[in-house]
Amino acid sequence: MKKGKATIHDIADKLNITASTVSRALNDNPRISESTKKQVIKMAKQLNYQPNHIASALRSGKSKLIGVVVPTVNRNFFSSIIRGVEEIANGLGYRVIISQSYEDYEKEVETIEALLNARVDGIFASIGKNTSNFEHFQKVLDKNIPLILFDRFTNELEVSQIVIDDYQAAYQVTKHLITQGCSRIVHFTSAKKISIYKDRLRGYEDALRDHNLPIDPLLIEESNMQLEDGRICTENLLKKAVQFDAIFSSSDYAAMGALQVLKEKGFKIPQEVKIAGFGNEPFTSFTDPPITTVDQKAIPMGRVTAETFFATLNNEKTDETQQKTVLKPELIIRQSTQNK
Amino acid sequence: MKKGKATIHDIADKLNITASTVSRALNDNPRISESTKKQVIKMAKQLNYQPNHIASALRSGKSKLIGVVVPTVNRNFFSSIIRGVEEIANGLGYRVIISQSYEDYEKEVETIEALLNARVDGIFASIGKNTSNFEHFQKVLDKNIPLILFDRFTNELEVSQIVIDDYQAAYQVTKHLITQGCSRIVHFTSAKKISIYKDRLRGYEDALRDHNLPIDPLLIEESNMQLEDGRICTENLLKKAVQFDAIFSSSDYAAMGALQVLKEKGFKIPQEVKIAGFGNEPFTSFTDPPITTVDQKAIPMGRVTAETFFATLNNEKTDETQQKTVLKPELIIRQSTQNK
DNA sequence: ATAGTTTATGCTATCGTTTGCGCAATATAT
DNA sequence: ATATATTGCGCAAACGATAGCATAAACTAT
Repeated sequence: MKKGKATIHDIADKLNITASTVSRALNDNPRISESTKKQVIKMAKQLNYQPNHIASALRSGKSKLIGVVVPTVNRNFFSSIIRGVEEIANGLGYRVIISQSYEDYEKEVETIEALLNARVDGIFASIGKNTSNFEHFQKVLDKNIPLILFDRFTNELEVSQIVIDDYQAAYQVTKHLITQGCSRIVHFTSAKKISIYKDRLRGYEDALRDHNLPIDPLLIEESNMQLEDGRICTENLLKKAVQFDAIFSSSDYAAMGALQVLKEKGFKIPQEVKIAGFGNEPFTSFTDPPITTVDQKAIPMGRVTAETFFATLNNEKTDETQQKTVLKPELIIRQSTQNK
Repeated sequence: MKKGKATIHDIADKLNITASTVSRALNDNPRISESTKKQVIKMAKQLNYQPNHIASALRSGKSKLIGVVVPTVNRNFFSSIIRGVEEIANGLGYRVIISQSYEDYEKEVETIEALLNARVDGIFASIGKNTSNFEHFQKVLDKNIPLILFDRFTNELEVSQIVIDDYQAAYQVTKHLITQGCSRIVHFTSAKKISIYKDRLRGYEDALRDHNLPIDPLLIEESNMQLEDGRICTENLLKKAVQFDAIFSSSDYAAMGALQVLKEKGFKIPQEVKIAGFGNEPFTSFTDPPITTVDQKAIPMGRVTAETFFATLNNEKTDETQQKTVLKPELIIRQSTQNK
């Protein structure tokens, strides 16, 4: 009758039972007989009943909503993480609310606030580059709602984290370059104190050390790691006539910038200079030559993040167990670093 | 006291007023005095009050949630649309729930159902490739919740649509190639009856016709338009010894496949064969040579979709006005089609 | 000064589910 | 046969916010 407005009460009335029974039947409560369940389900269909998650959420205190905070959704790494989260969450009846912080502290705070208002059951976040105050995240924890950090994290919060082994990945890339005969390896890093970049720098340095190669400050370039930054850094190196036979960039974009500049200047890649990036951005396989890089396992990272959440949901006891999951990144060797 | 559990009642009690007044004060209702509003706001802060959107949604019937359905979130075009939607929606206090259909009809149906359960105030969707039955979307309309289609649409539903002018874009690309001296232009299209591909094909054909060039069926290749398909189609052309001096692919990926094969076979691009794609995927600017393509205005498309939604929200009267917005795509000319 | 407005707030029902407690009826144990 | 469990369901109170209607006080108009 009334446009798709059937409630459990309507079902109850038709069947001469109460709403409680209908509710329990619909939730497959063992205290309801099979025959009643059958009838309820049948009548629900007949009346075109649509469960109201909002009402359910209010009463039960569980919204079945998960908030995911990323700097931006239109970057492959983050959208792939979201995909991973969705794969797990949707299967368990949870929906995902996306929020972008745009690397902006204010926005990040607002976004967390909005998610809290929406009464999400959990928040997964990757911290913005400019965030150094974590009160908004602490607030989430104070309200006892699970917070899980992925990729970009901080040790100032007692939460579970899902990251990849940046150190190991950088070590491997550097070692690979050394194996290919390089000894003057440039490293592009970020000025920020973000741990992922620090870890990669350490991996780079340790690999050099372990292979008895000097760590030359002249070979380490700091920037924002965008494509243009990669170009500028490379030009600087050339201008300063720094000798180098490889570039290991902590970002695929900066690696691309380097590749462009070097090709423009007539350098043969990989014969004269080898180039490796980080992130396995989709474009790296389409460049000429394709760029060696590190896959950050975005989809698995999203999956694991969600799985970690659901695991703690069940083990209510151990909700204090903050655990750190370190995923193994994958070195993807392409032509930009291979001797023919 | 009780962990972040303050409600408007708690605020009301402390101030010796009623919850209604608090609710109105918080919503800036003009019937509440400024002094009371001030007190309420102050007390809300003091008690660390957190609005409960769920309760509000139940009572008011407005969840302030928007459901966005895309085939997959980890493709630049779609994630950029989501970004555009978010930009507008968040500013107006709405949150966005993402759902992926994975180009799977069943998933698409499920996803719509879940969004309906979540009581979203509106649904924005791009139809899956394999969807030919639209009952699930019709159900949304029957429940009187606004549905807006973007990019991939159907005329079987009476809804507002946001698309780009695929015909015009294809016409321009083809004309550009002709201007560059090409006369044997290959077109890669999709076998599906999806309108965007049909429109692009029409644009291609009309441009040829308008320039007195023949439409040669041998030059039209149908496939799924992935990179591998582009490779195969190109190899087919070469195998069949079809003469051509340009390829206009309805997909950047297939264009990339063509570029790879042609380069491998020793063709000079753009001197011997010019290549143009469609979509402005990020990688197209990084290939060698960079590929001419069409920007589909993803972010604006997302913004307009959201704006269309909010516009109809306000003009309750005209909620029957289904409107079709056609965005103007942008031809991005790069080296792959330019004579030196 | 009396009636009519306006202003600021209170009362109370309601949105649709869930859930603890209670109770009858049937089943099981002694 | 009596006491105890178990099964199946109803009652009614939430969950937290909103909104229509009512009302008291203060103000304006005649």
